[in-house]
Amino acid sequence: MKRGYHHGNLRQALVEAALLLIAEKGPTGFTLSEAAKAADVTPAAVYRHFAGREDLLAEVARQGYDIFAALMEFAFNGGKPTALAAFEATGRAYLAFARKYPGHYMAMFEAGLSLNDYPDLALVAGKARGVLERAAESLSEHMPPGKRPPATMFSAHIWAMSHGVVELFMRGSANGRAPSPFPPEDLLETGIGIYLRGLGLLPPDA
Amino acid sequence: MKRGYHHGNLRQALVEAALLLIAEKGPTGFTLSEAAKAADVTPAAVYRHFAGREDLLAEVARQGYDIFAALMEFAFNGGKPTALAAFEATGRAYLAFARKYPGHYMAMFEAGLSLNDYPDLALVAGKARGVLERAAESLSEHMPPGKRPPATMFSAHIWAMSHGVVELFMRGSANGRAPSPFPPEDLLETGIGIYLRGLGLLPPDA
DNA sequence: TGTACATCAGTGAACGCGCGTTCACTGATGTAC
DNA sequence: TGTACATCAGTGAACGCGCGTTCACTGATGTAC
Repeated sequence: MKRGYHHGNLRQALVEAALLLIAEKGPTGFTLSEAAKAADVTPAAVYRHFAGREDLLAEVARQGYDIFAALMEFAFNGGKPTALAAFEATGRAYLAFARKYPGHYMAMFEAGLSLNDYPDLALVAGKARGVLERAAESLSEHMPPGKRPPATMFSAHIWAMSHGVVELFMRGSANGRAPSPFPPEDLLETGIGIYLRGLGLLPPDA
Repeated sequence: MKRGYHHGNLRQALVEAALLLIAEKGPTGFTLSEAAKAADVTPAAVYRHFAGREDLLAEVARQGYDIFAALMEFAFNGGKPTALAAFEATGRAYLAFARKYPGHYMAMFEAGLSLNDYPDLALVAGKARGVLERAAESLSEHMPPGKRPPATMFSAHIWAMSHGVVELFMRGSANGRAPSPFPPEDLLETGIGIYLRGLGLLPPDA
């Protein structure tokens, strides 16, 4: 692959190089210099496009939240065909995202980026969270009004379980960890199923 | 604090220095040199007690698993007074451990240590997991035998949710993240409650 | 179409830094007699 | 109790390395006339 003095689209090339590196060694293992080398460019060239190492990392996370929000939105599909089916599809999409976009996922949730320092990141992260909460909200309308938990709590539970499954049972087997006794996808599906039954959204013994 | 040429208990002093550093900057931010300095000792001195940086990190994790297993065991209390109460106490103990021993927790679950490289670590990690599974097992005996999920799956669900709550909602507010809308302790308690209701272990509308 | 010039993306060398690790050493401690 | 000696925990200097970042520069591109 030949290129002249000018790269053409260095900015995005750097983001993609960073993605591979992050997926491979985690967000803290990723270095600006390696990303530059992977994009076939001097480390100094990076500074034409980003304020520095962390700023590049933040851009990766930002793009991740965009994809994430779009994917969740698509999976939820406005609550069709049923609120329940849509909700379960959203859960599956969460895991699919973590599996398919590990670099993005790690930059988003494991890099420890301060949302205060990156307002646009905070914005798009909030948007992604909003998608999850709207899905929870729409499902919670099917519960008896008296005893439904707040939708934000509901969605926090599901999010926590999803994230836990990713970190402990999906990421785990990739490293030298003990492999999960169950496929992460099954684990999350059954877990969400039991949880929804606890909310009266599924028949007690289906 | 005065000391002579010999430290006395450098090994454990290094572990404790590492704990503070890990809690502060995460497992990857921790450096052998800083730990040595915090213990008031030359970096080279560390090599009298550990094979290197990662070996020190592994010892931190090892001690963490010991404390963790003991704490869980204590909280479960052999399933007294009831299997249910004991199980819920175990859940609370999980979060209490993460809060009280953040350095240990991070070394155990966020350092990405390969269990293949540290057999004794794998051993004690397995022991800790065993405690969780026994707690799940004993509670699952109260379910109708036909439709109870395997105890390992059951415990994986609870573990995932607990870990997710720690990572997303406890750790989060410490950093520049959006603070949790609910206290992590409440979040986990309600989450586990709903889950257990889904298993028929709690009355449908209590 | 051709030329002068502005723009700006990338270069390459240099910086200071802290890292993990090694090595020959030295000083304190403990044991043998 | 006193002395010679072995043990070994910690020192201090040195290493090579890769990091993020800066700076004056240069070469390619695009625009004005």
